[in-house]
Amino acid sequence: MKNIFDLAKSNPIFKGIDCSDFKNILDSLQASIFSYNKGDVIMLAGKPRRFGIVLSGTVRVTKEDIDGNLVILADIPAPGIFNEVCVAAGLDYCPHTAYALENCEVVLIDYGNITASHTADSRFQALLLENMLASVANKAVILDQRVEILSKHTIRKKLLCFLELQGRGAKKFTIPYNREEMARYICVDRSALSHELSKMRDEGLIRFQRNEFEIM
Amino acid sequence: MKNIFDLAKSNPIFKGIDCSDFKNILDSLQASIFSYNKGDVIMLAGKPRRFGIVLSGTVRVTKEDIDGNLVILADIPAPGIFNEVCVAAGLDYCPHTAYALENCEVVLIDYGNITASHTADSRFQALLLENMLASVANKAVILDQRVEILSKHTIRKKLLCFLELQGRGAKKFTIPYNREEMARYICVDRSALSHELSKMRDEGLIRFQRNEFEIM
DNA sequence: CTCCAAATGTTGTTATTACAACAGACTTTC
DNA sequence: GAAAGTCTGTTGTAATAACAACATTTGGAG
Repeated sequence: MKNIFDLAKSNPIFKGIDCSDFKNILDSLQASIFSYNKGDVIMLAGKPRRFGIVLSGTVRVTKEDIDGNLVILADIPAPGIFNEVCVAAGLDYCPHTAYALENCEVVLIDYGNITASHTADSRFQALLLENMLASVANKAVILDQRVEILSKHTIRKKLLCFLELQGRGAKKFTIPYNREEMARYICVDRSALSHELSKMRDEGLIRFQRNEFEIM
Repeated sequence: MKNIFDLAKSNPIFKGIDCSDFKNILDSLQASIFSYNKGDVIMLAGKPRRFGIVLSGTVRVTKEDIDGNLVILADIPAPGIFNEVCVAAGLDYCPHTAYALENCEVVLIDYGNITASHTADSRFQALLLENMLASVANKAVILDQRVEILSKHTIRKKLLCFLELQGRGAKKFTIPYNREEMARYICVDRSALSHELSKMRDEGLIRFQRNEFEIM
């Protein structure tokens, strides 16, 4: 088992921060490390105050959508962070719930403690904020790409857009989703997606075998 | 005509910063104020280095989508900022173009100059980062809401979700879009949207008159 | 190897949407 | 206040997707 410091060091939120400073930082942020068993609730819907840093295991974030369905928003394996968008946006209410998908260790940090008005150790304040900013900005970019996909009116156009983005310029690439997950990501019916993929193959637009795709 | 300092003060990126410090900050960030005439290009697609602060006028951000269509991403009137997501995410390439929709004054700041590794005046560094973080996080929240709308499979569900979010809990509210813009936002055909709205009214789900809506 | 379960592909039917074309209402301008 | 232009609503048709039900393939486990 790796120790806490090694686990934390690999987290993007601590990028650029020295291992030896880690303990000071946690102290100055009044942050503690929590252990959760599979299924334990880590955060409930409400006014967001803290964000979480996943040291080990996986955290699942869900929410109830407008129709009352429980939607899985994300699975955050270590090293990852969650709830940082909601606290940074200063939302009054965040409908998300986070719980341990498997046993995990998590650092919870009060956002107020890394904020400019906070007077504690400021040596790392800017660094932490910068890392958080990078993380949030990346999420915004991903969301923006998804909006671009979803804005297309046909499954074919959604697929072409999705595959372009997945391939990142390359003509051959492997995607990290099965058909079911892919369909949910681009918000279309799974069988309709399979059907469209087949048609596109027949028309010579793409080739594929399971998760390996090639754009012609 | 308001002076530059008043214009800047109202910008969310400078929230919490005193008027009297503004000049120091601009110096320390090596930032200058640029004036553009209507139609002038402010930023081209490429590796993003700088983000913009709109002091007066309006900046339009566009991009070419995957099919080659020119898409209007946003109109940013003063006091607003643009390109901050791309620089903060550290993208290698950003396909956005920004130009002056009307005559405008803009501060352009090199993101590297407010970054933790930058050694200049750090009194305001954390404050600027925090404000940027709030701005980017807000954009992420907006994008997330749009994904939720677009993930629905029928126009009716898209509309109900859109109206819920627009109303923010209130039963009666006014929306800032006409039908055309509304249709583009939720990515459906305008006439189909009008049609669906009428059906929903006939079924007693909603009432509306132009931009004033009421959820029953 | 055989059986099983999961993933993927196929087909047909029904529901929904895009698109086009037009009608009516509302605004603006002269 | 008439005319022009814009915005919104209506209708019909063709295209597309959802859904359901089933077939086939794949990858393991015994």
